[in-house]
Amino acid sequence: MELKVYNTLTRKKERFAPKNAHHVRMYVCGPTTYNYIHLGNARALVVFDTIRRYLIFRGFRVTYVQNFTDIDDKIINRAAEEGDEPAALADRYIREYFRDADALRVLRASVHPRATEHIMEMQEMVRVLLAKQIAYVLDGDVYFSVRKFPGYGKLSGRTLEEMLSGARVEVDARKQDPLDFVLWKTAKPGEPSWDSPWGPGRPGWHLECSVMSSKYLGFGFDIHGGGSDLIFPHHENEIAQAEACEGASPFARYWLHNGFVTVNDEKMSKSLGNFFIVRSLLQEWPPEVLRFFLLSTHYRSPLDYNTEALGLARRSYNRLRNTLELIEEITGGQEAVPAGRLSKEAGDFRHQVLTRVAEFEEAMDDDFNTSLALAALFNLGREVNGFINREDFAQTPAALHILIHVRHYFTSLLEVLGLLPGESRELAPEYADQMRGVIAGLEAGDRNLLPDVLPDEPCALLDLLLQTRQLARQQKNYQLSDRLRDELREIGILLEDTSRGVRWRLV
RNA sequence: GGGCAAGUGGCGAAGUGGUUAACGCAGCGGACUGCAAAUCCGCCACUCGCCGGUUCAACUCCGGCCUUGCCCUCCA
Repeated sequence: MELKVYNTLTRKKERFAPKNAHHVRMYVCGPTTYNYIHLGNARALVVFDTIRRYLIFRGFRVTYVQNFTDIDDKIINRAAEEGDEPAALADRYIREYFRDADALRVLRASVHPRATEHIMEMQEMVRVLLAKQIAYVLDGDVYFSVRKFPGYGKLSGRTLEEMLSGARVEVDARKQDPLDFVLWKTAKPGEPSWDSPWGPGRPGWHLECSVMSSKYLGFGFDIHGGGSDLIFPHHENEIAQAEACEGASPFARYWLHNGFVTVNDEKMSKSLGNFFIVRSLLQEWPPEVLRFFLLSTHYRSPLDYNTEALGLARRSYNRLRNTLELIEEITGGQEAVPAGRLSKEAGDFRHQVLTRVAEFEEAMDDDFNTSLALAALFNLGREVNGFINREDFAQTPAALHILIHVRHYFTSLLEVLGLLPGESRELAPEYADQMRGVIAGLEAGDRNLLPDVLPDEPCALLDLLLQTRQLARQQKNYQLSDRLRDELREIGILLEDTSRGVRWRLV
């Protein structure tokens, strides 16, 4: 089986072959740190994190670089508004970035380089481009001359003429060509600046990615990713600078771009003001649900955000989580159990599972088709549910042996998508108060079934309630048992009676 | 104006030149259950924006049209 990826550069799906057969080097454009990240930023993070996880799953070593743009106009402006130093503001939002990204189970990059830590290297690239006469100086600014780079437009698939005809930019008459872009920008009074041969200033906004990607991954690395709004001009300009400077091509071999999150079918963006901050979404939705939502559509397609869509994602994701909990309930923490003889059913089951695992890989191999991969997971889940819930299911060594293997498969595939639930079997202390409220509301006769002194610990309290309810059921006191179930449900604890006893989960 | 995508059941969303158009949610019927929940089984698009064309055969290829989104300016 071969992995295929859609390359923006060729506008085709191509067989993925990293330069080094076992080692993938990838770079993803990270955020400008002047604000909390929003769901659109999160999509790019989660998509490329998932791609990275899958590459690792497939046996590649992956070096993953993601930058922070920690100096730029927006940071300077925002800092001025808040009366803060630009560097301090950027630092703060980098810390906030990690809180959100960690919560979303986005693995930390191998390197998280910052623009301000690479000023020297950027100046060096400007020097080379000037020496090659591909760039020119204009009143302390340095511009890249797009006419001097023949490949300009190859990523966005447009010629210079096409770009000009639709230009909405007001033209700076001093530039040699309207599309020339800035490499080094003179500082205005009061702005942060670095000394340079062209006067105090700061780097142009495309330079950092050209420089830092090559520095950490080497020129000609494998994957460059980002949102599709970066194709032009950001990535186009990265290519122009890097390739003109190096005098070689390609700068990056595969260009991957994710589609947008829209709101009411309109792009979610900071400038439109219709964005949803990850920090607030996380207060309402578990991170797995947000990830499920982001991965339920192919990464290149648009994804429309609305509350119903997240509700759908939660209900869908719960199905996978239920299966995972079921299988963990049966296998406990047990590791390999001797096989024994396989029944026909067990053999068929194992075969089905392996088929579903193969389907998952096939889906991911086809340009990371996560929606198809999720379908494979749902089918795998159905096999598991069916096997365990068979009337004649018995926890024989053979069955356990298979289920332990299946647990391994199921969890590793969920892990590829970052969808393993966090350890949340802990009950927050608030639940204890709410349960006390439930107990206080009982009829006096029912209340007497419980001890006068109640435990403080929420889990112990819940156990007590479950025992009481079990007793009530044995005595066919369904009025009490149903009441307890309903009231626990009200406070967010869902009870399910199974043949193996009662099971609870948080909703 | 130029460039690029996309239009699939009540909703979300895959997919293919030719047997029954995945998967999930919702809904309906059945099994299980004291009742639920979870789970399982079954049903749920004669049809894939519209009109032409190519083909023995198109939802899938081509052309036109309509609609929507994105890029051409900072934005994941």
